Amino acid sequence: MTSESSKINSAAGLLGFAQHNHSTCVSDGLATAETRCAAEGLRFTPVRRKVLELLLQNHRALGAYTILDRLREDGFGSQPPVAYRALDFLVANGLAHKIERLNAFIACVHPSHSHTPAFMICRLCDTVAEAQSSSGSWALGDAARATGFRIERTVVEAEGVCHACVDKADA
Amino acid sequence: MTSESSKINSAAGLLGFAQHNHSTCVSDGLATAETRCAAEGLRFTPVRRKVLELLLQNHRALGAYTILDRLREDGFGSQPPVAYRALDFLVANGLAHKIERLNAFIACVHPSHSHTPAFMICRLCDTVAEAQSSSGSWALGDAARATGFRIERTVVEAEGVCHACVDKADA
DNA sequence: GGTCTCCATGTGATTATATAACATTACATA
DNA sequence: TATGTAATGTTATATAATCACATGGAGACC
Repeated sequence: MTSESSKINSAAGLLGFAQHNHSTCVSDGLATAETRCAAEGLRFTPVRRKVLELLLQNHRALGAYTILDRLREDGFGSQPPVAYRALDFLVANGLAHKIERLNAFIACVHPSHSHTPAFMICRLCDTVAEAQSSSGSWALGDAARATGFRIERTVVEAEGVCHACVDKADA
Repeated sequence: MTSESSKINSAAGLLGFAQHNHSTCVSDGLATAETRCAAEGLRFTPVRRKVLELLLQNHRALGAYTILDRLREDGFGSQPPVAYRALDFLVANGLAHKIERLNAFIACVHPSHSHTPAFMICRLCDTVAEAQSSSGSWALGDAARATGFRIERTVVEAEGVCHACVDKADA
């Protein structure tokens, strides 16, 4: 599946749904993470690196237990906390995001700057694309201001059908 | 806990975080649902009614197993599918919403018209307030348009601290 | 009224997701 | 090298959700 999905991605040239050359996504992502962690005194350990690598390999969300299976194959610990702790680290430091709708995880596509992420999830090909979402721009910002609610974190996820799958959807 | 939380709500007079008289929330909600179901030929059965009643009793999200416990006490079936089927019905027909961040459910506060819901979740008092969110108004709408993504459903949830809990948060 | 069909409910078993608790190891540094 | 702290490993368990199949009940139709 890994080789198949990377083939799809490199053939289609999509970052999420946007055109891009996927061949450097993994190496670039790992390099950026390495730099960030070094700069901030975070320990980018082998498990954490491996998990981020798995997430970067395709623009889909992976469940914790899928990740755990891959870790086991690579000789890491095989119990749930191994995967969850690495994922917690990546999410806490903005290197990955949790897709609440799917109870699954995805690598962040621009981990360099802090941001309020938003996602589009294609229910047919399972691709997840990350978009920038200026928090406060949408209706919830108004409601929050009106009621004095202090927003600390937002979950913005759209589920639907991506451009490439529209034909399938209507067939 | 039911009596305690309803006390809190009626004392504070908050709909979610907005001022309101909570005393009629349950009866009004049930009446509206009854009308809607009759009009659309849906069967508003005892289990479904009971689950909606439980959700209406406070402006918090309830987990499926919490609901299941209450159903058991009331002599309904006590296996997970009993709760999940009723919840599926309510969600499918716009009478309740799932809060993805919490894996929990809440009654819809304006089930009469179709809408794109958005929520504010207070991490201290667990109150969940529903706001209207004009879909397409925020950044994701632009990104979707730009990439040809067809949005079918959205998840918009903000987590933070409500006005009433700000003092606690900073203490 | 009979009976057929569809939908809803009940139940047991299983799968999927996530965390608690505690022992052990690796790392930094005093 | 001693010591504190963070990371990892492992067992067990909690929480969330679904599958599969049997039973029951309301309406449609004759």
